[in-house]
Amino acid sequence: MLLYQQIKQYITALIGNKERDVKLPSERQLLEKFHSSRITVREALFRLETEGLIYRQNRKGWFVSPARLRWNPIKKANYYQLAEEQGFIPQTRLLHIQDTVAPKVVCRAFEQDATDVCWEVFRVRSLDGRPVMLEEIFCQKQAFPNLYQKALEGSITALFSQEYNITISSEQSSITVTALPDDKAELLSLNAGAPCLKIIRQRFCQQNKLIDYNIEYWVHGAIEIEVKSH
Amino acid sequence: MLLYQQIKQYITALIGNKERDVKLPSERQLLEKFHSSRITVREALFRLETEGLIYRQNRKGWFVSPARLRWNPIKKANYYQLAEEQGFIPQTRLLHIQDTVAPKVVCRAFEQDATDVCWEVFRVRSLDGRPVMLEEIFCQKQAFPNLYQKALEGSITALFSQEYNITISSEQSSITVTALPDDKAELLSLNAGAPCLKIIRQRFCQQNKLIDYNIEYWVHGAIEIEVKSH
DNA sequence: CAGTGGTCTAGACCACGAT
DNA sequence: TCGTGGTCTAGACCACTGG
Repeated sequence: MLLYQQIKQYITALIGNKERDVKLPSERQLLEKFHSSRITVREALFRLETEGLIYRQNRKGWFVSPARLRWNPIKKANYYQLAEEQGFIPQTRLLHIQDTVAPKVVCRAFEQDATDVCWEVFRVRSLDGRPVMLEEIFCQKQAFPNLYQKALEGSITALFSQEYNITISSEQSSITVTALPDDKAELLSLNAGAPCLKIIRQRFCQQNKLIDYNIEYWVHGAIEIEVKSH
Repeated sequence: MLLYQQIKQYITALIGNKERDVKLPSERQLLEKFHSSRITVREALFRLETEGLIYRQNRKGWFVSPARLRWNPIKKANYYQLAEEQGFIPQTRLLHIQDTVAPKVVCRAFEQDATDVCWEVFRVRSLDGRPVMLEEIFCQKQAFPNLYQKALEGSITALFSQEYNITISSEQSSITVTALPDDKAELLSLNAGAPCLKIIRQRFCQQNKLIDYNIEYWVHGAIEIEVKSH
C-alpha cells in the first residue's frame, strides 16, 4: 500500500475516535510518525479534505468535519429551522450591504441595463460556530428601498414578505462543484482551492419576475443535498 | 502574485483558445517555461481540476474539460435524450452484472435480510467518448428474473417498464461531493482522489416499494445540476 | 516567541502510455 | 524506447496564530 494511503488510513482511524471539530496532529508530527515528508503527509490530508472528512482553517490546522447539514432545495425551508431540527446551532452574520453595478450575468437575469443599480448583500452562515456558507444576494435597488436599514441577519424571504409584501412563488437552482475562490475563502476563514458547492438560486414572484439572484458557496463537506420527486 | 497563480492564469488563457478535450502541455514543459518545480506546477493544475476546467487521464496527461451536462434530477429524463438535446454523443457501456449480497445500507433500504440476494449492475456512461459517470445499480433478484439476459446498455427505467411491467413513480436522491474512490477511478480511467459528485438515487413504485438503489459517481466538471420548484 | 500551515526548490524512482 | 504523470524525499523561507 502506498505511503499516503497508510497515512490516510491512520487519520481515518483517528477520526473515528474524535468529536467534531477536534484538531488533528500537525503535519510535522505526522511526518515524523511515518518517517515521511510533508508532501506525502499533505497528499493524505488533501484527499481526506476532498472526501469531506476533515477541513482546514488557514494556518491554524486540520480539523475533523462535523455531520453534514441535509438540505432540500425544493422545500422552501428556513435555514434556522432546518439546522435546529438537525441538532445544529445556526447563525448568520452580515458582512456588508452596498449598492453596486451588478455583474453582467446578474443583469441579464434581471433583464436590465448594466447601468441599473442593485443591492449586493454579503452574508456568512455558520453551524455550531463554524462558517459553512458564503452568500451573495443581488436584488434590484428600486424594488427594495432602504434595504440597508432592515434586519438582514434573518430570513431574507421573510423580510421580503413582511417589509415589502413580495412573496416568492418559484425558484430555480443550479448546482456545480468548483474551487473556493480566494476572496470567498478569506471571508470564510478557510483555504482557497478547496472544493465547494456553488449554488446559484434565482427566485421569482407570482408574476414570474425575478426577485433575487443568490450565489451561495457551501463548504462541500458541510452539506448533503436531498431531492424528492413524485 | 504567487507563482502557482501565474501558472494557473497562463493555463486558463491557453484553455480559452482550445477545443474541448485538447491536451495541455506536459508538467515538465510548464515547469521549464516558468523556471519552477513540479510541485508548483501541479498545485496550479490541481486547482484548475477542482474548478472543473481541466481533467486528468491516468498517466496520459491533462485535458481541457468540455461543457457540462445540465441535468435535472426531478424530471425523469432519459440520459440519451438529455445528452443529445445538449449536443453530446451519449453512450453506455455495461461493465458487468452479477448477483451479490448487497452492502448493509442497501439491504436496509430494501428492508430485507442481509442473506437475500441482489443484482448488481455496473455501467459507465460517456459523453463524446469521455467517461463521465460510473453507476452501480442494486435491485432485488427475485423481482427481476433473467435480468442478465436483457439489454442493459439502454434506459433501465424503460427496461423495467417494458420487460417487467414495473413503473417508477417516485424518486429520492442524495447529492454529496466526495473524492473518487480508487476502484471507481480505475473503471473511469481517471485518477483517484479527484473531487466527484456522488448521487444516491432510490426509486419507488406506486405502492412505495423500493425498486432500485443506484449509486452514481459523476466526474464533477462534467455535470451541472438544475432544480426548479413551484 | 515557538509552532502552524502555505509556498517553493531540486532532485529521485516508478508504472504505464504511446510509438 | 521515451515521455507521461504518480509517488516520494529532504530540505527551505514565509505569514500568520496562539500563548
